[in-house]
Amino acid sequence: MIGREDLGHRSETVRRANLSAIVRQLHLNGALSRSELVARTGLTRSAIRALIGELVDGQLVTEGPAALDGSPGRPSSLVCPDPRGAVVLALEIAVDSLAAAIVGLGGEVLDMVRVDLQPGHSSVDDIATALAGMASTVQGRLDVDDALIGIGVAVVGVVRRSDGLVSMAPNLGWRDEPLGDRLAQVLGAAVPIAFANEADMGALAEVRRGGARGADNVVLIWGSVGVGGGLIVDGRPLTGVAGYGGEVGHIPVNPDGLPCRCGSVGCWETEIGIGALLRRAGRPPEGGPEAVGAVLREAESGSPLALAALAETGRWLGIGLAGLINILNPRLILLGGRLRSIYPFVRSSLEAELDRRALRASRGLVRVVPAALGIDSPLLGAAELAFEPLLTDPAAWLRPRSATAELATA
Amino acid sequence: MIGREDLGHRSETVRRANLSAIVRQLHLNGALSRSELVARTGLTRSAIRALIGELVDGQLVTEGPAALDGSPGRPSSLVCPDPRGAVVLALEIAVDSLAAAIVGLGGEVLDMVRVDLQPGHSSVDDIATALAGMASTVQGRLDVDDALIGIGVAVVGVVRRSDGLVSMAPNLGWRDEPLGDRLAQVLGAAVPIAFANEADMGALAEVRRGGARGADNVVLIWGSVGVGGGLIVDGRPLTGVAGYGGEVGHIPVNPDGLPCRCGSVGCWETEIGIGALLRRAGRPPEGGPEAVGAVLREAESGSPLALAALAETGRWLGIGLAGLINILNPRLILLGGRLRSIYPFVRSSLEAELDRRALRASRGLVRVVPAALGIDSPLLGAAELAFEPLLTDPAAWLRPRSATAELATA
DNA sequence: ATGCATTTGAAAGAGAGGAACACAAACTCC
DNA sequence: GGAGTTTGTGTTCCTCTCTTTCAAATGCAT
Repeated sequence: MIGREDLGHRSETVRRANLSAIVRQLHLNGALSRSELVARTGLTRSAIRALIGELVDGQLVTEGPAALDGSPGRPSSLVCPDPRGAVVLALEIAVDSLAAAIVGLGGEVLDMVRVDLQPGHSSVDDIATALAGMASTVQGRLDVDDALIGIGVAVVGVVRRSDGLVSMAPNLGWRDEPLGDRLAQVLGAAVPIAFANEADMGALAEVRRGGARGADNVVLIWGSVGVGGGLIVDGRPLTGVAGYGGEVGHIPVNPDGLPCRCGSVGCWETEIGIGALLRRAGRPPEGGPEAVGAVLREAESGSPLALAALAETGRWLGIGLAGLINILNPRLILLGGRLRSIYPFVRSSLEAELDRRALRASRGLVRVVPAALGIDSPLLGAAELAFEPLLTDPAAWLRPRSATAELATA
Repeated sequence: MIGREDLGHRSETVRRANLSAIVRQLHLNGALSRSELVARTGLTRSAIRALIGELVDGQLVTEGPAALDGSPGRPSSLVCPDPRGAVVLALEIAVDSLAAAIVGLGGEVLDMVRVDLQPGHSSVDDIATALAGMASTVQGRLDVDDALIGIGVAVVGVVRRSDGLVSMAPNLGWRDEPLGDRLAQVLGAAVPIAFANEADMGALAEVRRGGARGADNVVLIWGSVGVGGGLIVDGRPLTGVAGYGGEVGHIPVNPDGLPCRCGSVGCWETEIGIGALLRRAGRPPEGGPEAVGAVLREAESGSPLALAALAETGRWLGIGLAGLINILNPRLILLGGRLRSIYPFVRSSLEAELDRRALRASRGLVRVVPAALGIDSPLLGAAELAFEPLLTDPAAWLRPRSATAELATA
């Protein structure tokens, strides 16, 4: 608490911040001209020039010929993030699948595999081993090992960010499982591994590359069997003290409701999860995605039972969202995962409940929309998580292309 | 969204950041020795020396003789924030009172007045006029006008940060009232006026000067007639897009519950507000603080009805807090306002409900305690809010003490 | 082809903190 | 009470990084 050394700034802090701003802009927006970078950073051309030169030498960006856009004046040369200059390995443990991807700087997915996960509970060791196999598959196909700068893992469960301890993952049957340790063992990686919750990473992906680009206060509700949430507050993911934040599936909305897998009663998840929808539609709650698809088809063809079940789910969605709106005053609420597909059917009852329950002031500022990215968004978010240290301090990852640079500056 | 000019850093950014770090440390911790500042900032003695010199010349700090603490070595001279070097005017519109204070740099309350507000609804104009009168009273007693750097206003209602529009304040009977405009008119101030919700400011005060010092993730629940919340996320107040965030009094916890003043049904406030407690204790809900005191005395003397009413309130407190814990994964939850006094009586039922409903991982990291500061904490928070620009960029408020400084450096 | 707008490139200048030194002040030990 | 030790002060010089300035380059419009 006392005596932290991160307060003082010095000249190199400036350099680091400026490199960071440039790399971040390129990573998030793709190729930009030098003059565009000048405009966005407020730095002078000279400064940009020197910094770009350093990044080019460090193999993080490439500088191409000008993009002629028809405007007068000497064309400004185009600066591109180099997708192979720095890559991350993204892993995902979802409800019913595992995924691995190599993502390059700028966000390009260079390679990806996804395999189904058999329903039922798998051990941590099995899953770690499977992921390691998938990781070597994608890594082997690309030969980008020397550019690997980090690993990001999205987990469908309550996971500690510092070390990847999975406190609870009902879908996997895990409780206090040291996923982080196991994964570090089997991956044998020389780069840091970052862990986060699936919905948190979905939200990060939506903010960085999806439907919430540029929005600073965003809530993503990720619905599958369970319900997770990813919260973006003032542009940063809300993690809480240990990374357990955003577990909106377990806010109490119906104190006299049904028991939840978490041990509580009447959690939001028990009212808006897949199981609740199927139950209301007169089906066994264990039905899974196919059964949900069937309910949606019934609703399309006008089945009153299916429509009522969806409306009731929408109502409960609205009840919980009203609470989140009042707490967080967000600009945007995204419905992801399975909630994306039911959105058209729940929209009206959901909005009605918001009108009734959310404070007018906050209600008027928020929009509820389906998520823009698909099923891979947590994986993309995990990649973003792994990129974060590079974006914060690119200087640490500059790889000298040759000795000429040093000679020139000497 | 595009082309913001705040990304690039330059040498003056460094200076500003370092001045900011020093002033912030002094404001939050009180007097510190130079060597302590060196340790906390990581800057060199030379840099600290120059920066302190600038601050002394600018009349924000004073440098006093060393504090001899018995340690070996030459004693380091003591740097003190100058309470009259920069002051703010803090105003508060509470449920049943108005307050005004002059607070100096370092947090010293130089003067303060509080007057009762008659129950019932007052017009914005009346309240603005009353506040202006109180403001000139405290300002007149001190003669610190030239040191005034800002005004902070805490309002018991949903208020927009940008301009002080009060969207809703049931306690005052306000709806869409332009408090900001009125106050700016009657105060005729040449300094910026910042607005925020009462509970938000209570939380800020607790984090800066109260029981949550140094904690990064804090929830304050401020209970009176209504219930407000102040959320601190990663050390920063959660405001949301317009400052409406933190309205935890209106999260739906009992969808079939009682109608709330906000227009919804079953808000948390309807279960943990003063009214609910009195109702459960068999009294008229409008009783006010005196009636609550009576219930507490009954409980102390063992009245089963009073004890049951308090336990039930505690249960609902726990239900709502469980949701907040799962969403925010906080380190600390503070019960402020009237909730402070009932804490001993609700503690056990509250904790039991948390054990049952909060996710184990987050539950294990959080403590629920009564707030450390008393009724004035929103006022102190408003002062902190007004100080924020100074703490972020002290250079803009340096007032040259004399011409010697310029001559010396020329 | 000529003029204009805009960017590039390089050198000189300015702002800010770091490193190293001599000196000063207080504590501890004898 | 004096020497030695420890720690902090004030000063000078150095380094780093961005800005300023000016000439040259490039493409569009007329």
